[in-house]
Amino acid sequence: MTKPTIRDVADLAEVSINTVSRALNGKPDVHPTTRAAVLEAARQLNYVPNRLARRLRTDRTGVFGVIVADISNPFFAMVVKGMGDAARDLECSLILQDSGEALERELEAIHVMRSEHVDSILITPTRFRDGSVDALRSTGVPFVLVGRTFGDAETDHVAPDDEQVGRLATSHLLDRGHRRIALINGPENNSSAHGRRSGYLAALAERGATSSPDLQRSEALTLEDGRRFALELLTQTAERPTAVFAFSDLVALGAVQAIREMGMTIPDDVAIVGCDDIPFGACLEVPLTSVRIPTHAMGREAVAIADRRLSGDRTAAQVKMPVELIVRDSS
Amino acid sequence: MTKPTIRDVADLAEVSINTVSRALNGKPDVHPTTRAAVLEAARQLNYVPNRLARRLRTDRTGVFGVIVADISNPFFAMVVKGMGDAARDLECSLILQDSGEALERELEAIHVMRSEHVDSILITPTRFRDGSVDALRSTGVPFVLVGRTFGDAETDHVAPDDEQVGRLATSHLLDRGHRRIALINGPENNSSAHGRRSGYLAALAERGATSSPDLQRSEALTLEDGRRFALELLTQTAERPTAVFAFSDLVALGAVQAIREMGMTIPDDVAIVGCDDIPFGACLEVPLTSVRIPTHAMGREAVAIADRRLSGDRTAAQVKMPVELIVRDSS
DNA sequence: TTGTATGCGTTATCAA
DNA sequence: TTGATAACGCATACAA
Repeated sequence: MTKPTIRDVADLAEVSINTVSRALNGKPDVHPTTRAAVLEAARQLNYVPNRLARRLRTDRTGVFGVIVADISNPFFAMVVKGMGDAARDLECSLILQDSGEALERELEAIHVMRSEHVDSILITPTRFRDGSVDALRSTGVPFVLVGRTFGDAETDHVAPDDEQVGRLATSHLLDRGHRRIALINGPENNSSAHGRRSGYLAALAERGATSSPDLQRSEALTLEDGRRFALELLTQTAERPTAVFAFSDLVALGAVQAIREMGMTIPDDVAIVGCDDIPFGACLEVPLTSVRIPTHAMGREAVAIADRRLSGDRTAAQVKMPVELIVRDSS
Repeated sequence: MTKPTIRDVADLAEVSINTVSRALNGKPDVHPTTRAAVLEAARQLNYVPNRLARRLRTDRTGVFGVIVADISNPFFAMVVKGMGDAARDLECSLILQDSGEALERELEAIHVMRSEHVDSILITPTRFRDGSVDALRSTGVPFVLVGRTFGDAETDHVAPDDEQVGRLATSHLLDRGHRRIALINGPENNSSAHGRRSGYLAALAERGATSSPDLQRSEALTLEDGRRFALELLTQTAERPTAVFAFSDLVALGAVQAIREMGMTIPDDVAIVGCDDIPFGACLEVPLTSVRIPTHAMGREAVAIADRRLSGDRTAAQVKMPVELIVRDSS
């Protein structure tokens, strides 16, 4: 019971394989009667075209290579979900690789994608600079950065409007009367961290407020990082911050733990704003104010950019996804 | 600057393509000198073998087709992460499809996997019975159920020890002195829900306690479901439950919200035990007691089962993953 | 409108 | 130990 090929269909329909191919792919110049006969034969045999063979012949493989920093992070998982939905609309497949935020694995993954002859690579690069740029370029495969950028004007990317993320969170805290607003930021080697700090500083400056190194931390990624930095910030002998803007909701959750451990209350003693708006943030005893990023739409957009590029569009696509402040009780 | 093929390597090394293939694939009967020359030529050209072409020739494609109910659910995301890690060890790729818990999309995904000629399908089926069984069987592609089973003795699967999940949670609550223990269970058409109810009932029976329809709800999947059912259970005029065992931590979070809304405290008024042990459960104001399921290992095991089957093992593999009660403050 | 023949880049068979 | 050559299943240029 070996799988039927195009030849089996041709034999049954008593036409050539060429005709079968043309009929099944909806090409013109096929007599309606013939087409019907082919379709019927294909149905009878339960024929499913072999995508592998098709790929070897055509230039487009119909596969997007997705390299994600950590699929167990709900943020990236939702991005991948968006990609999957968009890919399905295009009748394309997704090959997934998880780099675990490790450059070495990211490079391996790029190598695999090249070997897979994917049409395009969609990647959340682990490094801002000195990372996988060269490796990506040298593959010759078009690629789209997702959620993160390289900070240049050439590379296709789709990312949150990170400057606006920083502005929204900071302005909101200023509106609430806070003046000493701490920033627990992400890694320096992360474009989102850059953008958000810019927005944070800009918002402060516009309102005549200031920051200082005492009020800033970076390299925070995990819940534990958030907890540790928050403890540092809140036990400072100098003027303590009255509000914290965290790089992600995960980091914010760590800060919440720290605040609780110190016996302080939210938002009265310390207000807090996170980022990403993960569903769990709303379940906290003090529901978390957060900046929502349209992750699913961002995934879709990444595929759309890749598809446009594959359709011959030569202009660089750099898309900023709009973000939205969701005010809850923590601020 | 077209991509170099095996022929380019052969030309440069001044050998035949056959020799290149044998040298690169580590086959025997290749002179060390020749092999070195081939390797050097491949390196110089930055040659990367075309997996598509290889697939057309060989019986194994080196691709696992993963069909997951919802990648944005951290539970499944971690399973996929485990699969990815195991696949990488085997130098295999993963094609990912998200069924969104919809049978129709699951069937489409199966069709695609067949067209992709994946070596094996790893699937978290949306239905226990009357689902995609027939479609899966008729593909002729070996498959492994992950996290869920069909309840038969033939189909390969790896799933949590759900009976034990129910037992652990329920025994623990009995130990804490509870007698009226409610169950907010998952969908009837879900094997985990079946197993967990069995364990729940068995544990109660062994200790001379009982349940009743008033104490049980099913079909809960989301946080909102958990909240709704918990409100129902806790506003019952008859004897109110003093403890709740929830199908997942997500459902448990909803129950926590409901309990809070009713002005009750955890665990004094109502104790609660969830399942899955998602990281966020530990961040709640009252950290959540939960039954931990080794999701990452389960993903790895799924790939291992598939790989064994592909290596010719003919015996059905039905693996129960061990589970573990993590006691925190909510019980 | 349809059929024949070629090639995509590999692996594998067989002969040298 | 190596080389020539035939598949794998499909799409397509070209011939009919």
